[in-house]
Amino acid sequence: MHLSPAYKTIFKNALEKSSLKPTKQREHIFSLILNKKDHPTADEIYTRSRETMPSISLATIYNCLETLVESGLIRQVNFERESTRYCPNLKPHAHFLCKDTGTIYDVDLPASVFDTLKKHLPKNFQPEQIDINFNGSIKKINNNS
Amino acid sequence: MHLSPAYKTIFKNALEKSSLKPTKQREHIFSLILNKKDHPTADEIYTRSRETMPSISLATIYNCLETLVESGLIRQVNFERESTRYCPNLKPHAHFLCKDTGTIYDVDLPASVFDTLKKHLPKNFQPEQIDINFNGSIKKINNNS
DNA sequence: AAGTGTAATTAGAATAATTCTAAATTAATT
DNA sequence: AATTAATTTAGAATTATTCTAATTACACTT
Ligand SMILES: [Mn+2]
Ligand SMILES: [Mn+2]
Ligand SMILES: [Zn+2]
Ligand SMILES: [Zn+2]
Repeated sequence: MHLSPAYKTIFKNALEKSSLKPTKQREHIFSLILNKKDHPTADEIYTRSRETMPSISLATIYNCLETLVESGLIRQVNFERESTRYCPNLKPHAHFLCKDTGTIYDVDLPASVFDTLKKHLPKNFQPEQIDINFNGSIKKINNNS
Repeated sequence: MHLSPAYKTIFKNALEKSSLKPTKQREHIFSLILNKKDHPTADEIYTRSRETMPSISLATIYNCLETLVESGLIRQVNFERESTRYCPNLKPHAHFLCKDTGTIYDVDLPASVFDTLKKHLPKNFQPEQIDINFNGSIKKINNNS
């Protein structure tokens, strides 16, 4: 579980831009999220982290996740009041929660969709973030010819 | 604090469609949310409710809000991990949270925007709900001539 | 190398929104 | 009136997250 040289540079630069240190724990958590591209909760990340870094604490998980979000390396995803989930996909995209399985899917969206949305805001509203969350079910595809 | 005859009918019909009873408490909470068109939390609704119905309990607030949401009379609004807020506006719209004041604004959107969003989903994804949340600041309009 | 200062990590306690439980109340039905 | 089912209620329980205070790690100076 470790970062490619390319991501290591991205990681260090993002943190140093905010004068934060690229610590072992921060890198460990970042690499875990990057390498398994789902949308884990803090607690899932805690469990996965301890497999290879048994001494890490839950408080550190929360601290590091906050740091990674603030540095722009990962995104938070919230559905209703469920635990916050974390997402390494930095391209513009929406999220779809399947209410049958609980799985969250990335839905890629062209930048134009976000631009259109912004056009509907009053001129003095200045959005910093736009979250688009779908909620529904996924129909099984019929595979019989 | 009470419902117009038109809304009283809507209220009764929506509940009876799910074989739920149009109780005093449910009507009280619904009218509070309808008459002050902001986005109150359960706790704010609790405080407002007790002004005219001092014996209502917080558990009832939560129970009634859940019932009203399930009946389609109000919507839930969630930003990050903040307390859930409730919205009486049933037209298609998005929400904008001003991070300076904490105020949530309704942003009306034409149905076409939601249709466009749906077009970007894989064909077997069947959305039941779409939440669009903006997060940012609101620039003061310069009123000097 | 030892000492200093600051940031990060850690364990565990605290918080707070929400949900749960079980009893009491209400309202409809026989 | 008695029976039943739904709703309300008070208070306890839950749980994700935040907070606190102590420890550790590490860069920089002496
Ligand atoms: Mn994402
Ligand atoms: Mn709304
Ligand atoms: Zn994602
Ligand atoms: Zn609204």
